[in-house]
Amino acid sequence: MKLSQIELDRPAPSYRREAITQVAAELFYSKGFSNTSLAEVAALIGFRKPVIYESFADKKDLLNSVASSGIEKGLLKLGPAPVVDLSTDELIERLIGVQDVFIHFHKHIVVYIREELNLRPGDARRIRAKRRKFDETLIAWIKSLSCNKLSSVPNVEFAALSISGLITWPVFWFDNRGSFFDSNEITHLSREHIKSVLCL
Amino acid sequence: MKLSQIELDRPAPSYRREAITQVAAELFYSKGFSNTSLAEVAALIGFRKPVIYESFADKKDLLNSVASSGIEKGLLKLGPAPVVDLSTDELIERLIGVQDVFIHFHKHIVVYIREELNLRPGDARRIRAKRRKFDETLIAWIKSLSCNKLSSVPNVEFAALSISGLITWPVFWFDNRGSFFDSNEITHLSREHIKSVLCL
DNA sequence: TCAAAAATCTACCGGCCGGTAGATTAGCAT
DNA sequence: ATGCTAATCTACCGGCCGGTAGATTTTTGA
Repeated sequence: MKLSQIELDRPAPSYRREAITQVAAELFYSKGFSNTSLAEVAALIGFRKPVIYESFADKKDLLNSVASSGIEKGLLKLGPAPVVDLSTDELIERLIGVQDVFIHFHKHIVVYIREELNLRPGDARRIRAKRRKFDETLIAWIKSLSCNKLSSVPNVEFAALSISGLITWPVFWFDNRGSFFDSNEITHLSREHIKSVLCL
Repeated sequence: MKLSQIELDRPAPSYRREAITQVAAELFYSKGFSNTSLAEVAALIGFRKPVIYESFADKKDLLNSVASSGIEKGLLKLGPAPVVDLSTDELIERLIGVQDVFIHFHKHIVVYIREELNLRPGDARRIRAKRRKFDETLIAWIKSLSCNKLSSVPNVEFAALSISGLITWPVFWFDNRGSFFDSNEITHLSREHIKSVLCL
C-alpha cells in the first residue's frame, strides 16, 4: 500500500510551499522565530526536516515567505488609488476591507513586525518597500477625496499614518476565539474612528 | 595607576544594572534579542560577559529588565484616574504626556512587543498585567470626563483601545534623527486625533 | 517483476553562545 | 610593602539546531 494513501494529511508537493508557510506562520506567531526549529515545522505536516529544503533555501527564506504575505495581501486589497474623485463611503469601505485582510492575516503581519530583524537584509528591504508603497498609496487614496472634504484636516500625511495605525493595531490584540471585540465589531467601530480622524 | 582611572566610561557597580539595561535596550532594539550576545552587551560598557551575571540571573532576566521599563514609565506617567470630573484639556494633556514617555522609551516598548515570546512566562505575565492595567486605567481616565461629553462616542472601551493604539503606534516608526515627523509634530497632531476619536 | 529515478529519512557535523569554574588582577587595610 | 578580599577575566563546557550527505524507501515505467 502506498504511503501517500495512508497519511492523507501530507500535503502534495505542489501545495507544499504554502502548507509549510502556513504551519510556520502558526509556529513563528505562537513561539517566535528563533524558538521554532525546522524539525517542528516539518513534523506538523508529517515530514522531517530535510523536505523543507526542497521548497526553501533555508530558514530565513521561510521566514521571508511568512512575513511578506501579510503586507502583500493588504497591498493587493488596497489596490491603486483611483484617479477620479471619491465618495466618502467608497474610501471608508476600501480601508475597512484592508483592515479585514490584516485581521485575517494577523499572524503573518505580527510575525513580520516582530521578526523583521531576523530577515535577510535584502528581504527586509523588499518588504519595507512594500510597506512604504502601502502608506503612499493610502495617502493617495485619501487625497482622492474631493478637496473641500479634507479642508479641515490639519495634516493629511499624518492622518494617513494614524489611519494606517488604526487599521493595523488590532492585529496585536485580535484573537479568533474572543478577545474584547470580534472582527465584526472592530470593523464597525473602526469605520467611525477613521471618519473622525478625517473630520468627515 | 588604577585601572578605574583610565577607563572612566566603565559604570560603577551601583549604576551597573541601569547601564547594562540601557546598552541591552539599544542592542536588542537594533539587532534583536537572539542576535545579540551577552559578550557584545558587556563589551559596550567595557567589561566581559561574566560581569553581567553579577547584576542579572541570566539573559532572559536582562530582557525582562529592558522590556518592563517602558510600560512601567508609561503607567507611572498616566497615574491613577481622578475621581472628580475632568476637563477635556486635562485629559488630552495627560494622554499626550504618556505618548511623550512612550516616544522617549520607544526602544524599550518595541523590544517588549517584539520579544515577548522570549521572556520567561512569569515575567511576560507580569508585564502583560501592567499593560492590562494601563488599558483599564486609560478607560477610567476617559470615563472621568463629565458624562454628557461622551454621549456621542459609540463605544468608550473601543475608543480607549484605539487611543491606546494612537499613542503607541509612533514607537514603530519614530526615529530620533528624522523620520517623517519629529516628536513635537507627533504630539501636536495626535492631540487632534484623540479629540476626534472621542468626538470632542 | 524489477531496476532506475525520485522522494524521504537517518545520522551526523559544526558553529554559536549561554552559562560557569577557576585563574588573575586590582583595591585596600594594616 | 604585603597579604587579604573582592572584582574581573580567560578558558572552557555542553546543548541546541541549521544545514547536508548519503542510506533507504517509495514510486514509476517498461
